[in-house]
Amino acid sequence: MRSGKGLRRDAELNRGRVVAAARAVFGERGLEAPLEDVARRAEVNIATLYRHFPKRESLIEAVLTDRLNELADLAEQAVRAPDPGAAFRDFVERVCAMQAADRAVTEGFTACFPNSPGMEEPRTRALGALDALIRRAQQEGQLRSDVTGADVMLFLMANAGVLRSTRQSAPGAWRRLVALLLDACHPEGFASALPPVPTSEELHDAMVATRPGR
Amino acid sequence: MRSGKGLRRDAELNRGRVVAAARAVFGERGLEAPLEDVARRAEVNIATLYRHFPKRESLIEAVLTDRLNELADLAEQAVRAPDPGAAFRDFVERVCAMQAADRAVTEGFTACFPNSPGMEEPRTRALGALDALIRRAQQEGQLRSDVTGADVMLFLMANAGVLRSTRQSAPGAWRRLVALLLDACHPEGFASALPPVPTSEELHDAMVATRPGR
DNA sequence: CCAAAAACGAAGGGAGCCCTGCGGTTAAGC
DNA sequence: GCTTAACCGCAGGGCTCCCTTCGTTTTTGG
Repeated sequence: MRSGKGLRRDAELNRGRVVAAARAVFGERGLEAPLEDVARRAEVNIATLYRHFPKRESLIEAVLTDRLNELADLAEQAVRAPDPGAAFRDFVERVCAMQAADRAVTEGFTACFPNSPGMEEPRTRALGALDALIRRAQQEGQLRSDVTGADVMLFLMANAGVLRSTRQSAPGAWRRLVALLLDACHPEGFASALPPVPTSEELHDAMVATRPGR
Repeated sequence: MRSGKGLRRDAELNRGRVVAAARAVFGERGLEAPLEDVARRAEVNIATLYRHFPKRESLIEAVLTDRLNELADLAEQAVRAPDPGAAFRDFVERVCAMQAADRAVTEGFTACFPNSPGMEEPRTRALGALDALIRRAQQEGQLRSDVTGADVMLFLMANAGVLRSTRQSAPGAWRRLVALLLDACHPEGFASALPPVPTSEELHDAMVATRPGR
């Protein structure tokens, strides 16, 4: 059952078909889409799907790890970029664009799957890089000083809410929200005293609570 | 079956119990909570519930019309307030607080129930007052000039997204989002060129799409 | 070539929620 | 008081999706 080796050629092939189908179905209809549809799309029997992924979560995990690694790579590139302020804004925009393009990402980036090392690793990598990026941008006076990584998580949750409503009918609406949020992060902008940011424990619990099936 | 008259005394009473129970249950667990729980909470048989509200939507409607009228009243008060800029910010904050206090409101304010005159009336009343409020605040230079009523709808959708994730674990997180959004609306703030706001048709479709049960 | 592994098709049990129907009981209202 | 509306309890059919099982057939890899 390992994803690496020890799998027969056709088994490995079918596993790939299932993951690809899940990527498509979850992307279009969300992480709660019926697994029968995934199996049908993969042209594979439902029993085969369950043989490879006994739990829905394991399939979600297989779909999302790639995306989360993309995200982490994006964050690490941003840290190394010459203009940290622009890199921060560009990063936020890109991640939100990933959410807009894929329902699985929308629901997955703000959700948390405990006991899943394959997802925790890129997640902490991304959060670490994000913190560094924010620190750099703030040191150079290009980012409002009271913004933290947790705020970016709030942005993703907010964007998820807008996308939930507007994805079909107003596919560009999220851009407007993100532009406003980034304006609020501008160091030269009007800045009121902000209410406290959630603690990392609170944020972790929030992400757990956002997991599909509540 | 009219809510006004022609109902026997005990029938009227039971109807009230059901609505009160639905307000509580939907408020705690969302608009998709099992109707059996509503009936149990009302200490009423499930059949009685269905006799009064043959469709789930009709019960939701009964619960939400009050809240929507509150919202519309709030908006109309804000229009008459002396300081339109402060009134605008206060209005947004209050509406978002209503969302934070009640899951039914969270889901209902960004959803749309077609063919429901009891809800369309306060909704259009609120939107009309909101537009007037925004115009006044902008005329007095207290609100960024490119903000529209549709942006406030986006705020509500965004807030709904944050609340979905953080309601239990970080109950104050929404305040931070709203503060940032309001900073972005400040006329003295940094203001980039914004992507286009969704049209009112798009927004209507978005709200229809947000209706429970997709 | 052949044993083992995997996939197949189909069926079925279970859970949760929807909504309806029926016979019997309570209580309102004239 | 008597008619009748409304309520009650409860059973049950339907839907969707979950996940499992079983006997059979295909494919692989040595």
